[in-house]
Amino acid sequence: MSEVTGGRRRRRRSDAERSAAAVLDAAVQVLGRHPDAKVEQIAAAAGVARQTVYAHYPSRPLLVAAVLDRITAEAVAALEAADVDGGTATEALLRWLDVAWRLFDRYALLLHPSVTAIDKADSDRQHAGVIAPLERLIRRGQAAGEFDGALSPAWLVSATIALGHAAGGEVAAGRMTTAQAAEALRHGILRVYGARES
Amino acid sequence: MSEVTGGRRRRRRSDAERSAAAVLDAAVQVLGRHPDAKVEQIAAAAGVARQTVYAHYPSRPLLVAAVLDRITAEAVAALEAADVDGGTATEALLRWLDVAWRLFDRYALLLHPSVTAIDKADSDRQHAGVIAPLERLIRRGQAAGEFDGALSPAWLVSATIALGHAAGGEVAAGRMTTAQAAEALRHGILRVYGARES
DNA sequence: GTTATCTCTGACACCTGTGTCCAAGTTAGC
DNA sequence: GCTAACTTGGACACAGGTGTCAGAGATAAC
Repeated sequence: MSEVTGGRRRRRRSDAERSAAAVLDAAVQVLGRHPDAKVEQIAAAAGVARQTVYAHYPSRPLLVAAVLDRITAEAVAALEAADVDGGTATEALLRWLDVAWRLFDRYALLLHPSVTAIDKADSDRQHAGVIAPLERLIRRGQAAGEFDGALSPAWLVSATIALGHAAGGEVAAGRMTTAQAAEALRHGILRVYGARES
Repeated sequence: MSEVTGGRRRRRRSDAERSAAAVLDAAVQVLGRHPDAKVEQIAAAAGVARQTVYAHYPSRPLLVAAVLDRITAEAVAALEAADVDGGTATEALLRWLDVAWRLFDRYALLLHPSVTAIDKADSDRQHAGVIAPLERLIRRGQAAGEFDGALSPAWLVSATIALGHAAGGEVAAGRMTTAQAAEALRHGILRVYGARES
């Protein structure tokens, strides 16, 4: 967006830009936490009429795609900042967990079945940015003898996400505090990986 | 069902009985695997018109409740047969896993969010029959020093279900065979519990 | 201050799924 | 073979959500 105005005089007004941004921001928040939210609710959160949403995003699926784009970019940036490829694999794993925990907490959408495979391209991009670093990390740890090398990296990735899910569920259900859940998660994952207790 | 005909002559015809049973059987199968299945599909699976479903079950939620009743009863029976309270806690855990794995595989409905808390009573019954034995088992193993006593039983239950979910997902995604997944699941759970490798 | 752009209100068509009603046909029970 | 019970097809009302359209008013851009 914000193209170089190439055609004839098509004035893209500033309030249109703001509206579109407000809608996207609201959609990121609302859909992030409630993946099944209706267009109406997103519009309300954006302080805008429902039709205005459609003025900027042709359909709900396309809006979801835009949201996913945004979130994925944020996730990739956050994970890159965590320097997953530096230090001990175990330390890196704990950093990855810390970042990913926060991300999945904020954006339940990332794990939502309705989104897991909208589009092959989206799915791949998401995988490349979020999952691949973890898998790389796992292989590194296995090669270094830090993690059990007999376990398939793909399985460990799944197990990691599943345990994260469970930990999040405990918090949501009020059975654990965020801190307790995070600790239990770290602990459990290290064990599954066959890493020595830290 | 099959009451003693107490009132005046209200002939409950045998084909009505058969229809109701066919609907329930079909619903168990279809809803078990596809919790979001529509009434239309259930009727089709039962070889019956949609209206006939409503003739025996007033509404979809009530049908789901009946299905859940049936499934829960089956689950409880299967878990009782596994003798979770006998032998080593570790051995008993493996038996529980084996049975529960098959159950959750057949009846995805049991884990479906839309069903997790229809009714307090249903939820409690399900919990009492399926979850409680596992929690009892966990406490026993912790008391015996077989499992890590520092972990909260509720968390271990959640983690167990989550890993089971993940293992099922790997099978569904074609990344693992059922046997591989079951093995990985056993392995991972024992580690999370802090049990010695068997 | 003119003008094209944008937003809003309100209405509408459309779709899917649920649940109901009825009239006609079938079938079990006696 | 009568009769009440049951099933069925067709039609319908209803609810919730999506997407579209048109017109009236606001407002940014020039």
